[in-house]
Amino acid sequence: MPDMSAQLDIVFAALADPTRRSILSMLLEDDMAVTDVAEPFEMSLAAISKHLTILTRAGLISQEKRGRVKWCKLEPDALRDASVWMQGFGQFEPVNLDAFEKFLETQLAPAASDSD
Amino acid sequence: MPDMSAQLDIVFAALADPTRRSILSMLLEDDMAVTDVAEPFEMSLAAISKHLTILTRAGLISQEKRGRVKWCKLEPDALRDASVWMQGFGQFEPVNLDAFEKFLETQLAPAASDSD
DNA sequence: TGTTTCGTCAACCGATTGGTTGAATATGCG
DNA sequence: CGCATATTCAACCAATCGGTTGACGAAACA
Repeated sequence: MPDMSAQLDIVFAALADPTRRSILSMLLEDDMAVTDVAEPFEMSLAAISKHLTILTRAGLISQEKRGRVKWCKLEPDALRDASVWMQGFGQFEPVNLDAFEKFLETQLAPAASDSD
Repeated sequence: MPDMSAQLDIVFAALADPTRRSILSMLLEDDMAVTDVAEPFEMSLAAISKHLTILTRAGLISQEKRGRVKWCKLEPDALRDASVWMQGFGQFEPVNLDAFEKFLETQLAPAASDSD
């Protein structure tokens, strides 16, 4: 996966819209046809279709056409990448400071045998 | 918090830009003045100032003015909220540390080649 | 004091976004 | 076949985005 940054652009931009996040939530429960995805929203089917295209390009969902119905399926892999990226910032700093303090303690402590 | 959705809008939109993510990476290491944040980028100080405003409104950083210098500090809490939201899609297991570590290696190791 | 440094503001620009509508393209059905 | 259903396409729109430049205020310093 060479250009992670461009992928993160697309994934985060896809997530930065409440309609699209709502669609992802719906797809958590089950795969859905485009028309059924659109049903709860007060906007045109074409608008939902565009949202689904954006989610697909982000890799967050996949779409498979069976007959005249296009089924939408959640694809959590892209989400995992972004989540991992965010965990880096969510945990790095506090963990780091904490670990650093402990490190200093163990370094300065007399006869500190390492445990884990 | 019922209007967490609006906050997620702002946080994800803030993250959906490589310049802003790069700024967050820089602030991982230490707090920085606005001018120093801007220095590696090939764009105007005003542009960076706007990016910092967006990051601040997202709660991802905070800014404190001391003298005529405005210091920028990473605030990982907002990121953690968004990360928690994403784990709501955790049909998959929560972010495993293997992936996290591997990510940090690939992301932070070649930081020296982060020329611009 | 006058000047330099730090950072924002205001106005502007082109590109993108999120939505609309109406027409078009498939596919399934009686 | 003819018609309804499912979905996208194309054109358009207002609003927002990411950037620029120049002017500006506030703090430090000679």
